[in-house]
Amino acid sequence: MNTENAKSQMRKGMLEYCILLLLHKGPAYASDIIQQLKEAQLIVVEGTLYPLLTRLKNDRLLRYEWQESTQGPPRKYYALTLDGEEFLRHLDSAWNELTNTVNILRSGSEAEVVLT
Amino acid sequence: MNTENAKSQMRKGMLEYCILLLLHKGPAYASDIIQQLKEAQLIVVEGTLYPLLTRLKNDRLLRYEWQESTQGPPRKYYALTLDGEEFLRHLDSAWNELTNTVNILRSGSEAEVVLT
DNA sequence: AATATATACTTTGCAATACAAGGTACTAAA
DNA sequence: TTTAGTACCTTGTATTGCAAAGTATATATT
Repeated sequence: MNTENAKSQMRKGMLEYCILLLLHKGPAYASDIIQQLKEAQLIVVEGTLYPLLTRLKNDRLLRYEWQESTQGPPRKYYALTLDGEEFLRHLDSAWNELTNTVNILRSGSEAEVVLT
Repeated sequence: MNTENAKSQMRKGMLEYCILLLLHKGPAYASDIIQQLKEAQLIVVEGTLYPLLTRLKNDRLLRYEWQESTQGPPRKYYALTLDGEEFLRHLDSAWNELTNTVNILRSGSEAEVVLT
């Protein structure tokens, strides 16, 4: 067991949340997203991102629009739908619960509810 | 896509960390662990826990000792090995990075490094 | 002794998903 | 026409959470 694998496992499921968080701030296309996640210290590759975006689109949490690029082929700009915004709020709750759980286990005693 | 599935995915990978955190405080056997995680608001079932404990043991992060019970069959008490303690510190870092990433994406701008 | 109940540990099969690796398509410059 | 750059997509694999069913041990009841 190596640390990289463990970190990768830890990111599972978080990715979806992070992408919705990111798109909550505004539309973006795949390379945008990868770049912005990298700046937030989350490394994602194309093979991970594209299927995930497609899945979220099929679930009606995201939609996209083609937009011309001044340089290169057109881009798919993804944005949250209303369902996506609502779903994001659920994930916010789930994240809060998870951090709360870890805090309980770390401290060994009391719960600290993090509100943001 | 339902919220339960998303939450389940989010917990993936975190489980390992939570179990190591829990065992860091002292040995426990499976039903113990399930109970303590439930108190920390993390629902885990046997079919998830047993294979995970076995894997962690095979990776030399955990060891166990049989102990008699006053009521029922003997129990496998699991505890962290030295490797397990070291690995836990790596997961602490990974967790800190992840919360940092989410905080960056949530706030939209600045990083807040959480030290515990 | 035989049966029932509670407790604890284990295994099998399935579904979800991160990732590596390779592929397709479009644009513009050499 | 070729090359380089950008963007999007697909296939195959490994990992792992979970439901469900199974095995084993100890104690109480009949």
